[in-house]
Amino acid sequence: MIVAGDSFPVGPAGGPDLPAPRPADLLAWYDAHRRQLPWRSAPGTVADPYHVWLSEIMLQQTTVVTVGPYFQRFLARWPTVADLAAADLDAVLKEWAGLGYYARARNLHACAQAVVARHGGRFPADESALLDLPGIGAYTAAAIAAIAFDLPATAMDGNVERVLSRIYAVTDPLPGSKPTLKALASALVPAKRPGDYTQALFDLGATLCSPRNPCCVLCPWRDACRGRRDGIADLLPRKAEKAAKPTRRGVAFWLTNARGQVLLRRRPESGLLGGMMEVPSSAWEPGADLAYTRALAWAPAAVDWQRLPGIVRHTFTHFHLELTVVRGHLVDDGAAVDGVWCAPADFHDQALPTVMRKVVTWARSGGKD
DNA sequence: TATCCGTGGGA
DNA sequence: TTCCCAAGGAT
Repeated sequence: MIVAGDSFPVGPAGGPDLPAPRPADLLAWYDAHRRQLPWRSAPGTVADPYHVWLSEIMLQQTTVVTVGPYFQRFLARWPTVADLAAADLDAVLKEWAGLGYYARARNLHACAQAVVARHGGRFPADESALLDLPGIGAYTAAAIAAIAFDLPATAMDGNVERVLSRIYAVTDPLPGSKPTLKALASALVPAKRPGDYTQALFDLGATLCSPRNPCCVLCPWRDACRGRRDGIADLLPRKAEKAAKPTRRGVAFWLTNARGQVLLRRRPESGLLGGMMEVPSSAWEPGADLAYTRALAWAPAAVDWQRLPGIVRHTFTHFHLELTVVRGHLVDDGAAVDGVWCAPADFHDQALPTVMRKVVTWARSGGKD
């Protein structure tokens, strides 16, 4: 048993000694307040590993509310992992469009194929075997092992890190405190109902032990919480400072042909928005605006480009993007261009990420809000 | 270890 | 407006 104040960097023992948090108390709270989510099975039953895996991939850095409709659509279209493995990658990317972190979609498809090829279409009930699959890291392997197979794995996600850092008043900032939190979390995983216990931690972090304004008075672990005792629960976990986001700028080329179609292009398989479709654009460079003559060198065709007023803004994880949109028309649509012609009415069926949907909206409006 | 990789909602 | 954050993984 690991004890707060022993060998871990924890807050000051500024009060009465507290009892250890008891998994049974958390499980009792879970049984009374369990959230019904689309990927969860009925109480007392173990969920379908395919459903668990699909939901866990979608839920990486993504909210429950956002994932819900995507999860339902994927399951309706591909009811089994074998169905998903047999799908075209582009169909998967189209269904994933708008959800972000598009490498997840490529790895999802690769993982489905690996499950079929290596494991006969059944997810392995083994944490290390799960870890070997594409798109499954330490967290997801443990989460699947616990939730789908009821194994005593330690799934460390943002919720668990927050709950544990408060319970034990871990004041060292993330990510440096991750090993400490992992050790504390592992020591708590119960032999009985580890899957429900894991989901209970998620629910606790999502509802009561939330990032802001935690509701400590309703918490099943309130009497064991060092962070609450020390009055610092809402300040934890501490996090290392993040770098400021730079701004990058570029030009997007809205090219139409005589049939009213628009030129789209597939982005490279790796990197930002990998494998997704785009309105052809220049490089996105930091600093000052790309000189217009330089931007024209990126144009997909030599036509008379007209700059639209205003600008399309979008923020990614690590930079702001400002895109100038220019429009051009290709009279000779027999000319060779790099990309595919697509009617605007068919855009909904394209693997267009959100930033490109913004460009589409802006170009079609002529640069008006 | 640090960086790259999306998006939408809330404070 | 700006910042933060959400069931992280790959390199």
